[in-house]
Amino acid sequence: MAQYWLFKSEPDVFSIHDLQQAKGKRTSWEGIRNYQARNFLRDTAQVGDGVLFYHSNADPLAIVGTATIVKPGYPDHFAWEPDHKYFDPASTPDNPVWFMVDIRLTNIFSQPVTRESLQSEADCSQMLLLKKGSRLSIQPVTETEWRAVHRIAGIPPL
DNA sequence: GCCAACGTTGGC
DNA sequence: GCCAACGTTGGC
Repeated sequence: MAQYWLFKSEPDVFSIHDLQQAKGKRTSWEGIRNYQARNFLRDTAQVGDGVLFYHSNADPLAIVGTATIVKPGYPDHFAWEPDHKYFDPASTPDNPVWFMVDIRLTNIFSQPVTRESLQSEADCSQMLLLKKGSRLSIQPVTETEWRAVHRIAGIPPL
């Protein structure tokens, strides 16, 4: 059964428009350096899972579209490159610490689903995203929340 | 730019 | 194994 996720990204670093312009509208999701998020990517995320693409540290703060997981968890090889910003000497090819997935753009919402609109949506009241101090950049989302976001966006859920 | 909430680090 | 110090995230 498909699961649903929310991925945070700072649009100044990588926006949904960057994803749209990427080859095959597809990208690897490297640089996750939090163990809880790592575990989701390594152990739980499956090909075909839905991803809500959220712009953090942005104006507006919003879910701006959706993507699909097209490659399940595999070692984040950027951690092995000494000159890379995601280098981590604790991770080696023999014993990788960090993992990533690949995603492909599904669609860009014509109307972004703002954080403000999520805050006034009863079905989204439990979203981790809306909890104060929540910094987890890979979050599980319930089917109810997935549907509610699509309802606000005015498009049918996949 | 501020700062609360976290996660990590490292001395003990 | 505790916990203070520190660095980061990210909304406001």
